[in-house]
Order: sequence, then structure tokens, then C-alpha cells
Amino acid sequence: MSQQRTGPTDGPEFPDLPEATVARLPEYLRALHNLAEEGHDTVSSEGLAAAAGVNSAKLRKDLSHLGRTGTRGVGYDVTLLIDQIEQVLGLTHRRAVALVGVGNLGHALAGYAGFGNRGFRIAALFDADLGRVGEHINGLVVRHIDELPEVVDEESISIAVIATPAHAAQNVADRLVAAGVTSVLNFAPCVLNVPEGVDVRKVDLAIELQILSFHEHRKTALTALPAVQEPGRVGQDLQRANRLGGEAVGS
Amino acid sequence: MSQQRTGPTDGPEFPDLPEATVARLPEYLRALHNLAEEGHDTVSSEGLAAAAGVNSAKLRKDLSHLGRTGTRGVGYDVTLLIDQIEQVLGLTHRRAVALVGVGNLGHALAGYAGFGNRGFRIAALFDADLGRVGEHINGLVVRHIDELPEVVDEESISIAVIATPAHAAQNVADRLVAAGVTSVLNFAPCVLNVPEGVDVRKVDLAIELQILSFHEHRKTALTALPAVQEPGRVGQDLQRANRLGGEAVGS
DNA sequence: CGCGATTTGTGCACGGCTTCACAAGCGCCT
DNA sequence: AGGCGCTTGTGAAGCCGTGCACAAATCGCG
Repeated sequence: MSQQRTGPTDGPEFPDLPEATVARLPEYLRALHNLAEEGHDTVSSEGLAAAAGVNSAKLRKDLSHLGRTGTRGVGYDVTLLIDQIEQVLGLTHRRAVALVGVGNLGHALAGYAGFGNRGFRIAALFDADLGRVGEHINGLVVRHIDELPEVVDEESISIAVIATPAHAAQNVADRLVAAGVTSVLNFAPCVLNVPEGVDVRKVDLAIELQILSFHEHRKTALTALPAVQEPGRVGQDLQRANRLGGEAVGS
Repeated sequence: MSQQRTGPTDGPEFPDLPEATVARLPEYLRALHNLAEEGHDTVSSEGLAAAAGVNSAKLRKDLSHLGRTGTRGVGYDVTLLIDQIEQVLGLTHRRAVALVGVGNLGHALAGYAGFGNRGFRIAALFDADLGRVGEHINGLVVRHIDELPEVVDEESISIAVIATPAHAAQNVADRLVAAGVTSVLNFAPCVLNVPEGVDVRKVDLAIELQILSFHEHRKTALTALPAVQEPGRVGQDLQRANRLGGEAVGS
């Protein structure tokens, strides 16, 4: 903190945030937008933590990494904090996103309004299937994947979403990287190999369900047993699993 | 390990796995299925780790929690390991899943074939909109959400997916819990309050993009600077961010 | 102007996760 | 049968993240 290696620039850059903090900032941001809509002007760490489903100490420590953000005795200025978080996350302008694969899931993502409200703009749709190229979805026309390089360049796209079948994902990723994309959100159930400097995040619905299945399995196994430990244990274990696994639960 | 508090039962139950391990087991499972299809009979920890995108030491430690799984000098028996992981995850039978909210995203999820291949069966679709009730999707008919209790009971549903707008999600969650559901996968961008003993996992597409946005922001900020540190640092930091950030999805 | 109520920011300790490095074990070949 | 190479399983160390508990700071009020 207060390293200020970027002396001359006015807006402080924070290249070194704990990854766990970065993963929570978007949740805080969403909660803050809700609070702003409800007319709140300031909010305490306790209140914001409850709205975001985290511990208040954790929230304060997270925000402390952004510099002096709150005022003691009062709390945090909602709109100011929104601005600060958006600045840190690089959401000061709508980022253009490419979506590759307009199948079942891709169709839904293309029509999802949530992107527009949260800092992103779907700038282009791609598919390899000629039967789908030319289709209009939500005001955008589906283009063939061979056009990737030009469109990525024209629209200044640096983030892409892969919603193709698994067997096509690696090839698509290679093409995206070659076209200049440096961040990928992968919905295909497979591991992507990308060169150093490219970020990949993965969302796999089946994996999420399988993790839930494990906890289900454990619950039934435990309740089936005649309580080897003291009875109170079960509930505590479940709560712990909930916290660790679910993260988003308001405790 | 080898606590065996469940003396009489033959199949060993492992109620105490590190949460990080549980989150990775599904990825190993998917990689193993791929290897099995390719005809591999055994696989080394190095090979499986590469296929799952993790460190080999981590993989071995993860698998060691399941008991004696591999044979030294040889590796892991693919089909045996598949069986063991599926047993631990509670995937020995297809679990019935309810899907609530048949809008844009819900439609896509209902039609997603990936569930069936990975241990789950969408057993029922629900929506509150009477205009949608009665619609047929992928061989299932959309039912009104008031029918939740009966259907959950009939189909023995313990896992549900929420794909409603955010403002409806908490109410849906309450109804699901009241009907007996104990695990929820939430696609709505909001925090769910659930009683102790109910697991919630959250998937928020915008949050994933915002995390990527942060790294994008950081990349451009760093490359814009005239390299205060030695030049090699940049690449390493990015690779580190990739590992940490891409890792977990759920967590 | 000073004091108390309130809330932030943080030092500290603890636990979990990751990674290295190596001993233990297994199969194969001679 | 014995030794050699290969791979697993794990002890140990270090790092990151979490949460408690409290000092520092700010506002409002008398």
C-alpha cells in the first residue's frame, strides 16, 4: 500500500491486489448499485458486507487496498465507492466482448441483458456453422469465425466468451489469441491451453452441480448415521461447507 | 485418513475432504472420461494433471484423500479412479434437478445436453409466468411454480437451479427450501439467504467478466509504463494471475 | 471546545492450501 | 532372485487468506 510507483499519474493504479479481493469487488459493486437505487447515500461496512454476503472485517480489508475510501464514524460514500471500484476494475468504459458459438447457450448469452448494465457490450457474434452465419440475434448479425481478426481489430475487442462445444474450444481459443484477444471466459467443459499473458476463466455448469452433489451425498450419509459425534456437529459442518463452497450465502 | 468411523459399512464414506479438493475432483473426472474414450488404461499423475490443468503434486495429494488409489511405478487405473471419484461425489445415480425460470438463460440450460452426460437429469421445469406454463422444452413441460412441493416430492429432487431475474430469486429460493431442496445453483445476480444446512453456489457471468476486466486493465497499465521493474516480471505476474484467477470458478 | 458514540483501518494469530523434495513401493528386465 | 527405474504418497515449509480485537479517527452534541 502507498507504494505509488506511478508518481506522475493522478489516478492511482493498483497493480497488486490480492486475487481473492479482486474476485469479491464485483460483488461489492453490485450491492452498491442496489443500495444507490434504494436511495442510500452512505453505508457502513456492516451494512455493505451483509448486502454482499461477506464478513465485515473482510470487506474493510478488501476496501483498504483501494486506499482511503471510507470515513470513520460514518461509513462509505456509496457513489464515491462505486466510482473507485469501477476505476480499479477498469470499468470506466464499456468493454467490447466477442461471443463465439451461437448454439443453445450462446444464443442465451447473446440475449442476456445483464451484460449491458454491468460494463460490457457484446460487439460481435461468431460461429463456424455456415447455417448460422447471417442470423440476426438481438440486433447483431452472426459472422463467420474466419472474420475474427478483422472484427477484433475494428471493434477493439480484448475479451471473448467461448460457448462452443468442447471439441472446438481449443481451436477457437487459438484463433482468438492469434487475433489479439487476451482474456477468455470459457463455457466449454475442457481445459484451454493459452500462452502466457492470456487470462482464462472457466464456467462449467456440470462441475458446479457435481460439487453440490458431493455435499448432498455427505448430508445424507451423515444423517443416516446414528450420530457418532455429538448431535450439534452436523449442523455446524453443513454451515461450514456452505460458507466455503457457496461463498455467496448471506451468513 | 483411515479414520473409518463408519465401521460396518463396506463402502468407505469420506465426510472430511478439503473443500479445494472437492472443487477439483469434477475436473479430474472429466479428464478421466476423456482419457478413457481415447483408450488409455492407466495414467500417471503427471499426465492426468496436465489434462486437468493442475500441478501434479496437488493432484496426488487430492487423490490421496480418497485412499489408496494408484500403484507406484505405474500410475492410476482410469476406470477404477472414475468409479472412486463418482462414488465420493455421490454420482452413483443420476440426481434429479429442478430448473426454475425458463427465460432466456433457463431455456438454454433446459436444452443443454451436458447435464445428462455428467450425472444429472433435469426432472422438472418451473416458471411463475402463466404465459410460459405449459410450454414444451426438450421433452419436458413447464409447470407453474406453485406445483413445486408436489413435484419435488414425487421426483425426489434435492438440487435446484435458479435462472430467474434477480428480484424473484430470493422468493424462489425460499419456496425451494420449503419444498425440501437442500442445494441450489444460483444464476441470478444477487445474494441468497438460506437456512443453515442448505448449500448455495453462485454463477454470475458479469462478475466473471469484471474479474477479467481487472486483469485487462492491469495489463494495459503495466505495458504502458516504461518497465519500472526488470522486464521479465510482467510476464510472470500475468501467468500467476492466470493460475490464481482461472482456477476455481465456484470458489 | 471537549467528550462520547460510532465506525474505519489494521496488527496479529491461526488455519488451510500449495509446492517442493524425497522416501517408500511396485513392476520389469536380466 | 535381485537390482533398477519409475511413480506414488507424504513430511515439511512457506504463502495466502480469514477473522478477531482494538487503536485511530471522525462526527455530533452539549
